[in-house]
Amino acid sequence: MTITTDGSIHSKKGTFGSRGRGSKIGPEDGAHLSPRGGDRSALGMRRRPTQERASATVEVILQAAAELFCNLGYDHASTNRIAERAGVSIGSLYQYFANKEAILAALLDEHQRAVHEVVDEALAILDDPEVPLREGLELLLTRLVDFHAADPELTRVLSAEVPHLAHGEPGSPEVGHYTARTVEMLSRRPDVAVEHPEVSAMLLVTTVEALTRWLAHGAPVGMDRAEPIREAVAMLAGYLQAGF
Amino acid sequence: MTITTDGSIHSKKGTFGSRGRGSKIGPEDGAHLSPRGGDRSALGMRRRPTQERASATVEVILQAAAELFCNLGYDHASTNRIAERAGVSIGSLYQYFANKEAILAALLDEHQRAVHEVVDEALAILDDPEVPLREGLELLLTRLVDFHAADPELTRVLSAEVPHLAHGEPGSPEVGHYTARTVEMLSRRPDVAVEHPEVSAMLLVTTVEALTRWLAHGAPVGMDRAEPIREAVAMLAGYLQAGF
Amino acid sequence: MTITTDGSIHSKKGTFGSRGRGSKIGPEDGAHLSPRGGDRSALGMRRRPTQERASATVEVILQAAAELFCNLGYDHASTNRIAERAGVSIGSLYQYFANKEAILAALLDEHQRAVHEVVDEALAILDDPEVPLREGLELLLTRLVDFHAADPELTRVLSAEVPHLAHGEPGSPEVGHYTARTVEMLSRRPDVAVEHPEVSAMLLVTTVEALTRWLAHGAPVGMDRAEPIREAVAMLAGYLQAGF
Amino acid sequence: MTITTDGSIHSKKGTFGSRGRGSKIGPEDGAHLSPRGGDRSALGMRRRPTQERASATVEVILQAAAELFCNLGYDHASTNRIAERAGVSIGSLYQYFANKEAILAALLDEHQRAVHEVVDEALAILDDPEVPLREGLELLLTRLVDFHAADPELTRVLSAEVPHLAHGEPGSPEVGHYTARTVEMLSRRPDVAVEHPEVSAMLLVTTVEALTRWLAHGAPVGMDRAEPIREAVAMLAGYLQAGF
DNA sequence: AATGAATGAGATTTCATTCAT
DNA sequence: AATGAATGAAATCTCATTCAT
Repeated sequence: MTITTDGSIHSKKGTFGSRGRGSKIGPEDGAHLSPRGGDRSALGMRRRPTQERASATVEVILQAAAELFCNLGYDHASTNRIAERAGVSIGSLYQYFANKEAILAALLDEHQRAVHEVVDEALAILDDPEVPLREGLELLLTRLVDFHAADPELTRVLSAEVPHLAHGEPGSPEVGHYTARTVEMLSRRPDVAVEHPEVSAMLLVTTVEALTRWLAHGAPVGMDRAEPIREAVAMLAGYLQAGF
Repeated sequence: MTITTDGSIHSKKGTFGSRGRGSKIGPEDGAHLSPRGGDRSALGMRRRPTQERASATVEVILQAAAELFCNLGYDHASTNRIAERAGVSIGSLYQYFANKEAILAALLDEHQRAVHEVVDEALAILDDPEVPLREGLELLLTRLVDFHAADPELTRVLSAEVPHLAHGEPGSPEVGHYTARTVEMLSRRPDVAVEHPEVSAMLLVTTVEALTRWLAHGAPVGMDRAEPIREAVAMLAGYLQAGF
Repeated sequence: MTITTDGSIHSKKGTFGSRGRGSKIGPEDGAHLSPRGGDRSALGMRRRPTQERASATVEVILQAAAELFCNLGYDHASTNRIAERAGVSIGSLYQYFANKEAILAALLDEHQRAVHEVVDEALAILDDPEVPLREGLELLLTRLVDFHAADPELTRVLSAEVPHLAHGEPGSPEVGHYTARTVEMLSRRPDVAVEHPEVSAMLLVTTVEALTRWLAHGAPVGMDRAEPIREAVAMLAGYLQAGF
Repeated sequence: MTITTDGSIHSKKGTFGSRGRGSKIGPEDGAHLSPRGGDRSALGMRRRPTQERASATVEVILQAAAELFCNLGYDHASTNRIAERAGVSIGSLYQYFANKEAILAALLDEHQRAVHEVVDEALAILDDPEVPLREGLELLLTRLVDFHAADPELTRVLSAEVPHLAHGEPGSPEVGHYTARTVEMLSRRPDVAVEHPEVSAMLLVTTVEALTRWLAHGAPVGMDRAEPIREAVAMLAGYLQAGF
């Protein structure tokens, strides 16, 4: 495993890219290893698409929904419009999704899976004490920012527009997982000295999340992201290693 | 001016408290120096209430709207329900607010004014180099958390439910103001050494905001907030004073 | 009594002019001989304005209503807006007019009175066999067109926007009166030979009304009205005198 | 092509009759050559009805709207009532018409098409110098009156209730077309001598329109229409042929 | 006489969802 | 599997009118 500062990393997983909102879906998209292969049934999906054709329909609906959620917001994107833009009938849409929220849930699920992957990968790297803390943190931040920046609008919609499906919200299972994993990571590193690992982990998770959001969506256009990432890393690493 | 660690501070301004969502309006509410005295005219408000009765109507509508926005979310809180809960006719509601968004805007405006006040006060304290940085930061965090915690649901709604009225969003004038003010504050303190004041200020603002949100809304119930605040202060102060 | 071809005529009645839509109401307006002095009580007016002040209020309301009816149409001119533009409270408006329609009725009444005057005057002239038929008809048309052209929008609103208060409509008492009067006039003129005076009178009234409307409102802008009036007169006079 | 004085004429077009306001839609209605086949898309119609069912819905909505516009006037005929009377849901109504005005526009369009047809046909006949002028004019008036009389209320509503969709108004494209066509017709007839064809044409169009309205709607009930039509023809023909 | 806050029925329009074809 | 016409509850907002002050 080789780390490079620009955030690229060689692993067997392949690279996760944006879904290219607005572009046509390539034929290979989602063909293999797609995070979309999961158990959608639990989310309100009605019929597991088994045939090729149906799968394409689901794909095309999600694509259309993502675009409209971004452009109009969740509430103003009507199911009829989604179906229309997807080029399928409203009847077909409701054959695959029990209701409008199920569409959002599917998108959210996919998104979270992807974030999960990015974070877990970075945490795995940070688990290794031989990887310098700063390097690992920088990698984490860089990759997260890159991920979010690839489709900033969707990210924003998913994380802000629909808080009642709480997800990245503090207190959510997501964050619980991340915090636990971070506690574990911290405990593995001899170069980290914190008094209250739980608290520090939460602090870390929260801060990283906020910085990511800011860097991906809010930072002044044209601003170089390397600088603030370096500063953030300095702050976080300084804190975690303060005991030394 | 005396500072105490629990966040109380003696000033001439009086203390800003939550609007007591769900509780009756206290008699002293709005009696003097109400933050609601501002120029509402620009927000989509229709008629400036001249009679006392009208003022009370506006008040009661905002009260009801706040509650419903919290309980049902902005979109599901219909203007009819707001009027009903406020105990006024829908016609009265529309005599004072041009549309539903105007109600939200009024609440938001009021909220931002209050946050502004809290932050500016804390920054004023931090301007004073004789106030230890940690103490000032702790004060800032404590007061912000307290403020948000006083009405956590409303805060959440106002900051998350309606992103299209962007406000606390990075890049908003709000954040711009806070960042500029923070840069100024940092420059006044000889005990602070940062290479890129602009970047550090943004980092500070973003982090403080995220921590506040987390501590106010997300932190595990029953968790003591003092601990994480101390840790956060340690992180921030350590970063700002790293040069020493 | 002297007739001049340009339509002016010397009588004791004074000249009726437009109400000067858009201009301030002069103090002498409506002071004496105003057609507005009539029995408004029958029209839905609530209180006969006896005091100076009240009269001015009625005047100002009618003025505002006329403007708004013209600009927005009857339906879109709300009573509140009328009151606002009139500079009186909505309460005052309802003290003088029982409802919105009463305002329209008052305007209509005034308008009809004025038209009546113009027509009756012209018919009186036509009664005189020594006045050449063509001259009399030309006078009638010219004066009617001038009258309508003085406030074309109001005329249009009053005659078209609210047909349910039928007025100039065929079959209305107005038209009945005009027809009867025309029959009488025709019978007095030895130079007129028609087989069915009733029918011819109706034909005359209808045609004159239509031509007036067309010349006042519809004729191409900048078009000289003298030409079509001459042609119309030729048509009408030719018809009435066909027997000779 | 044979003309008969009662206004009937044998052509391939078939006879256009009223839509039988108030009566059920006959089975042959819309079956062939319906004037409703036109390009409705431009009028504010939302969805072009593709299925047969949809076409019937549109038809039934227009039917209901026509009745209500007649009975209550445009403004008092609410879309809900229209839908109700049509026996369809309000949702269906809005699937085919973007708003209430679009319904009116569709009716108006249909009406104008029909009038157009009647007028153009009569003008075509008048183009033929061998057809006596009086006969042609009588045909024109008779057919127009019959057409309007078949559905007098709708005619009135369409032409008077909604002047802002100006149509028969002088200056409208309609009238422009008719005038131009009349000028052409006059020029083709050697038995017509007018000095200013444009002016005379306008006079003719205006007068015919007014007479039609009067005869169709205003004439005393039970009055024989033949008499006034003859008189009108005498007036018009006398005017146009005055030179001879 | 005048005010203007309050009223609430009712208008237009949207949109998630169903179901017959 | 797919279609799309139909549904109707519900939302936003207007405005003629009343009545306490």
